Amino acid sequence: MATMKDISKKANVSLSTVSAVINQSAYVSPELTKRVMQAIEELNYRPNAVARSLKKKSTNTVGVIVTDILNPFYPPMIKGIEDVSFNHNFNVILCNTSNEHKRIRTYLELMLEKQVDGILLANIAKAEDLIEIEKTGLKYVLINRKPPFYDKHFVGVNNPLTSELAVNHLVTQGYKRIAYFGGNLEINTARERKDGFISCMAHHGLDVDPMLVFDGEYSLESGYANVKKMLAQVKKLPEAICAVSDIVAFGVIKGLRDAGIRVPEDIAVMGNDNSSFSENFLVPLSSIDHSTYDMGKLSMELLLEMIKEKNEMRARQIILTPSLVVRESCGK
Amino acid sequence: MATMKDISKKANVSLSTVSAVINQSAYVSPELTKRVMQAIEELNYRPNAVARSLKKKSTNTVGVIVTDILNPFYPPMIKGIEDVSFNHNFNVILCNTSNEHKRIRTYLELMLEKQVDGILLANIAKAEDLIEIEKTGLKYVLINRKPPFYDKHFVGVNNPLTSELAVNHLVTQGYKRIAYFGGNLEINTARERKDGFISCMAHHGLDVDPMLVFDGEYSLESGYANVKKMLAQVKKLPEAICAVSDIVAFGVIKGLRDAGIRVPEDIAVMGNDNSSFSENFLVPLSSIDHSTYDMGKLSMELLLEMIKEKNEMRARQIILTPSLVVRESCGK
DNA sequence: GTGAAAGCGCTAACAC
DNA sequence: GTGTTAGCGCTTTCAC
Repeated sequence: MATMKDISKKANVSLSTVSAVINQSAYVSPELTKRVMQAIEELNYRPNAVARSLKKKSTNTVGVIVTDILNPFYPPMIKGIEDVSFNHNFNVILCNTSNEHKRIRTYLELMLEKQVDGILLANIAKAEDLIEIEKTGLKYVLINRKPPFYDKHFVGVNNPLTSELAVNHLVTQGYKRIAYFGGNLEINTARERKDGFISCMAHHGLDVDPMLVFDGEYSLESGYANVKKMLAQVKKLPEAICAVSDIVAFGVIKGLRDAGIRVPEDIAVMGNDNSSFSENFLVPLSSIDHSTYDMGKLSMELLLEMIKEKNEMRARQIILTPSLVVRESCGK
Repeated sequence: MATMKDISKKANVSLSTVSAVINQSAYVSPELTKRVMQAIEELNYRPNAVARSLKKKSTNTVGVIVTDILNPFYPPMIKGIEDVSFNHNFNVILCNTSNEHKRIRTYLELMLEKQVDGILLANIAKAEDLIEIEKTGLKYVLINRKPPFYDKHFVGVNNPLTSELAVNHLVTQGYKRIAYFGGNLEINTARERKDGFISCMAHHGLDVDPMLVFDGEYSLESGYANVKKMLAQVKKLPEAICAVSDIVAFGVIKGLRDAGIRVPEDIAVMGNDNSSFSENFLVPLSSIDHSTYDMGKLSMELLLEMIKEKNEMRARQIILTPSLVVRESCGK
């Protein structure tokens, strides 16, 4: 691989002249510029980003930490991140913890050693994780979930509003007796969506039967298991089920089907987060879109801004507005 | 950030001693080792991978180029790649071309500048792309698709066999009049699968009606459009449709449904590649699994081997054996 | 405007 | 065994 030194020799100019034409950081006479360009061409020179990074103390690289790339929630987000990275000549180091929580620490170490300019972290909700992140001293922005009392850089969706949109749709469709299948209340999104559900029901003057609200996990299995539970406990089925996320709705629908209950004819099911699977799910799922691509895009743009700004930036929280996507799972 | 120099001062030893204990590259007395370790601890020292890379001319980083991370084909592959990277202290730079073919050139440049130790490229089938890749001089392995006459490092699936498994299943189910909905014949996988289909049909002594074989693209739209075409042209419908890929099968099923034709009651539909969407598709799709995770895993392992080996390695082509996954779309 | 030289943080000879 | 030193390829003062 040719180096700048080779170029300077070949073009018969000094190193700094070569640097100046490559980085356009100073005026160089057309004559010399031409000679340098030619040498670069002839020797097929490429700048060595590693050497440059060492000198400049910046790598034009960011780390992206996600919990499970198999989760359809992530690809659009990653695409958003990658698209803006590409446009700014940044690269993305992908860190997939595969749901092995300990991996996160190792990744943070690696990112530190690799001198990334910043990191993006999706779905970090534990206070202890935040502490680790803060310890690195790296610039970072959290995406989607956040730990309690977190008030720094963040991009997420208006969670209470997602539930509101869901309930409104259900109510518009004429359903009154509505069940709620929630997530793990240690996670802010699950809390906020549940609260949103309850207060929106109240707003419509609708009762929420405590026998019809379930907490759980963000998983198909959780939705499935809670359906079984409901079927066993409740004599009078609800008219509709509002799920905390699409994947939970998937479990709900599968559980219902296995029990011979039709969706939407017997019970309507509403998702939340509009995953890419939903359009063509067993029964096409009505859901709430979270603009996950934009979440990725905006978080990367924010991080880029923070990187450019050498001083600490005033914390910014970007909350996206969700929107309703009507398909078939709620009837009509 | 503390540097080795800081450590050497604090511990009152020389730089090389510090280096020796960090890299365990030479014997250091317990006494000094302890002092160094302590200094590292106290100063919260982390090695600077950029500086190390500059010196060692290796970055422990690989680039992964894919065409569209939204395509459900990729996440398992990427996960496989990432898992073995993680276990070998390598990082993955994710390059998503978003189907903008020109991006690939830019990414190759970037990978070169960033001095990655190697690259993994999925679904490269054009000879011109291969030329660009070769020009970089980087170590690389191709995944899944390959250009004509390519005989270097490669990991893929036994494509003719995927069709064979599909046809065998269909025949076992009692279907005789079988249509084929293929892909773009410029791509080796589409060619090989089509050939596999035809020869397996022959092997069963079954006619393939030329009116019932369609070429197309690897897309839902293509499957959908070809169904319309078939419906318009053919008086007697086939008993089963064998699709070149799951996504094409999706289009086929949607087209059939829109025409009021039931799957599998009226026509059976067979997929190929077992994407993560298939299990819960409108009608759960029988398909052929390609072990995409293993494709990622093995390609990264191969690349790692190539990186370790300084000499050119004898080219290796790893061809995975597909397997049948029976769900509901082919009846019974 | 151009060039010489110092140094980013690390590794690896090579002395001692 | 331990320390000194010369770079890796680049950027960036600072003279001229």
